Amino acid sequence: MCPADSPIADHLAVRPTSGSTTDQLRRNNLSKILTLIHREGALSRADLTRLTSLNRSTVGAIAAELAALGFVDERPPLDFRAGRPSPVVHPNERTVAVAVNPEVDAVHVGIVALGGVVLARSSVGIGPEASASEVVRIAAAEAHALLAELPGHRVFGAGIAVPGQVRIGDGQVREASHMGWFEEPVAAMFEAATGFPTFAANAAILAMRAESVFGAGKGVDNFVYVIGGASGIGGGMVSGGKIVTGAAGYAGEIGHTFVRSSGASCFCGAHGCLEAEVTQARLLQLVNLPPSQIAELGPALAASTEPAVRAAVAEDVALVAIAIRNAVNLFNPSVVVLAGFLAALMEGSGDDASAILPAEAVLAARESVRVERARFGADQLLIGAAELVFAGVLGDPSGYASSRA
Amino acid sequence: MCPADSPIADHLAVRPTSGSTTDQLRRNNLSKILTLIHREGALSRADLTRLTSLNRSTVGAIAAELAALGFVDERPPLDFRAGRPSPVVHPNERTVAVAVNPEVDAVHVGIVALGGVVLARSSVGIGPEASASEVVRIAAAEAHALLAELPGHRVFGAGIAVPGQVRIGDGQVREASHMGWFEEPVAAMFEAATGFPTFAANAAILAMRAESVFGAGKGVDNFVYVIGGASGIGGGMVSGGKIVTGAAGYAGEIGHTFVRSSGASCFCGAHGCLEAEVTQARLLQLVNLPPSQIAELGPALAASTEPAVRAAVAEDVALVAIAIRNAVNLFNPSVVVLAGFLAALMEGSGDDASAILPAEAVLAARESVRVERARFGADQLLIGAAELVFAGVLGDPSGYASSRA
DNA sequence: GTAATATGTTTGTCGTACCAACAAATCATC
DNA sequence: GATGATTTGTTGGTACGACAAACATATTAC
Repeated sequence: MCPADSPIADHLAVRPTSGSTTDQLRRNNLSKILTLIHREGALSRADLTRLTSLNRSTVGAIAAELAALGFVDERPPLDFRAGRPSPVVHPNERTVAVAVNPEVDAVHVGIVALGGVVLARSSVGIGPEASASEVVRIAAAEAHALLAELPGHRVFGAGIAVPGQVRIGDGQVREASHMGWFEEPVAAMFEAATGFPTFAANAAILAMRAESVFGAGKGVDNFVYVIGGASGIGGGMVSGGKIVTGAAGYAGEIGHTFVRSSGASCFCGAHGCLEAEVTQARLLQLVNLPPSQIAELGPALAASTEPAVRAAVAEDVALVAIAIRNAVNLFNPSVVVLAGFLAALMEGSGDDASAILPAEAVLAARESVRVERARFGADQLLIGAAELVFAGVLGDPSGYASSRA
Repeated sequence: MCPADSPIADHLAVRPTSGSTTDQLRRNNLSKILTLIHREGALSRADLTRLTSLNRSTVGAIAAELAALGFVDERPPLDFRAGRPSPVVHPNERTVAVAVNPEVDAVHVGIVALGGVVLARSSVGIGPEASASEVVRIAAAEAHALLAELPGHRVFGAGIAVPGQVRIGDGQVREASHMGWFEEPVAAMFEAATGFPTFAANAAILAMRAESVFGAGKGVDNFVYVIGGASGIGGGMVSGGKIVTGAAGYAGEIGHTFVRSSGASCFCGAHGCLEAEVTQARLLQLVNLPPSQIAELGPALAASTEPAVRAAVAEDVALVAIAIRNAVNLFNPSVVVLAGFLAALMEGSGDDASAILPAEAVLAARESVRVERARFGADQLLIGAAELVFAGVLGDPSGYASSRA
């Protein structure tokens, strides 16, 4: 019993995960069905009935409501079979989110529709020391330019993929050293510039998100993702079907896993971090490729027979294997996906890296894990950033306010 | 659209996390309220109304149903204040689970009531090479003996905390090297011996569970737990309020984190594992304590001024710090709890170990993490094991069949 | 004692999903 | 082409859960 006037601890309050009132029940079912459509693409009403095990009539009513809300379009089926044809429910392509991804040399902006389709994209080069407010201004202008080409599309918000640590909740960039940003309220700035509700998160986690919803991690409930880029190594995890964000959104820093005693000192202040030991720049240099030809890294490493290259690749693989071993021991994932230059490293290792990488994990966890390369290419960050926006829409379709482009 | 006859992938099927039908809605609310009572202890109906933000009448109806099902008892309040007195809803103490914890030298058995109260416990010594079936037989006999003293109690199942890797789902012990067990279907064996629905899990994860539900991790949504024992170092995590089990239940093996290049070789096959570098036996030896006096380890380490002891403690703390750094970087927890001999090590370190341990994590994750000692002592495993059973009861109170002791 | 307050209880209403019966649109067969 | 089988959308009725409002009740404060 708490005294009547004592504030009741927040953590005690039951989260509204599941509907308690009948009205939340409906919201839940709207959410379920729209989420299925978003992730799986077009599904017939009959499919939805099977997948949700809701009643035919309920699915019909919900599909009608979603169509009325403008989130889906019902169209006659293209392929027929026995029985009355079931209308196919398509994600509405005019339901869009703005996705922004600032990088060291350019800002990438995209318009992503429900279903994860990138409708438009563009990149604007920026100087090496561009301020956050400058980048926000450029991105906002670019977003408006792209949206001007897409009349009648409803923008539900914006998502920003930041190469650095971002506080969940308010989208404050705590630190993005490669951008030279510290404590920049980037989400709030973009929201002020555009009026779109804006969310921001770490780029690696968003890349993971794209891969988890639409790519190699689709349908995988326990999933570890590691991505290597010019600015270091990041990652993200899914546990029990839920994205691991951590208390404030900083989870997934697998690049700072300890992998070598008396290793190099890392800018984070520690020693022996994976990303201080294994870098994209060194691998590129090894095969004499400029940064722009990053796509060639995998084949080049694989093709090289120089002993120095082979030894360096083997050493890097061993270091990455330590980080993977730790992650597999800690998470027991069923799939580990490598992206970016780590995927290239995997390709460049002559041996079967997918077997080597988890080889030192404990037996039980290792025997059922699959190590794969990422399926997504360039659009992963835009799609992941848009997911930040769609998560809100999918979670409560009927209650979501919209702004029209 | 999937062809009508094609099997629809399991992972597509929407999980029944939230009620879709009105009847699941009621189950959800029953579950919510019973879970609150279980975790927080007795709460008045008025408190429940505030905590769940359900309607007064609804809470009354649900409390009445739970009372009718025998899961709670409503009693008049002991302390009064203005207004009509609100009945206090207590967890029913005759709703119990059997908890079993086999260790190298003894089997511990307990009877745990709803609310996490250990009503009875006992330990039976076993030989060094006791087989799984032998241990199960002893535990089953002991459970029946304990239950005979508790007439009228309803047993809802049994939970087994195994010092080793246990497959979630069927409770198969994959490997418990210190017990000498490999591929033993311990849960199934105990279920066959007693008739109680039986679940098994890794002991460290269950210790974490107890600490998470009732101890230092109560109400913490992002939580890392590390426990050191005679047989090594284990752990468990909570992410976003959910226990991290991994794909098959093997998550949490933080004892096999890489902490030293060219370190000792571990029985797991890898090198440089934390639990191969930092052991309870060595610390005990350092201060000349027999294993039985493990409770004295912390004070003894703290009291010792011998340089060798101080150096060894500092070295061990540094190694543990590496594992904690990795975990904090990966999870961004708000609390890290150390238990067992690691808590003693923390106590024995003269310096402020709670500051040293996460010191090398990345700034954003480190600044908001709290490192604490475990609050629970001996009963943690029994309580954690019982949680395996109560999880089912709490999840669906009305639908749960019971067997009477 | 009386008022104020907080909370349990009762009754009626509303919303949601289900079920069953019917209608519609296709395929398979002749 | 007609007919039957099959599958699925549609409609109307029902059940049930939660809510709101009015009322009842038990305490504190004065």
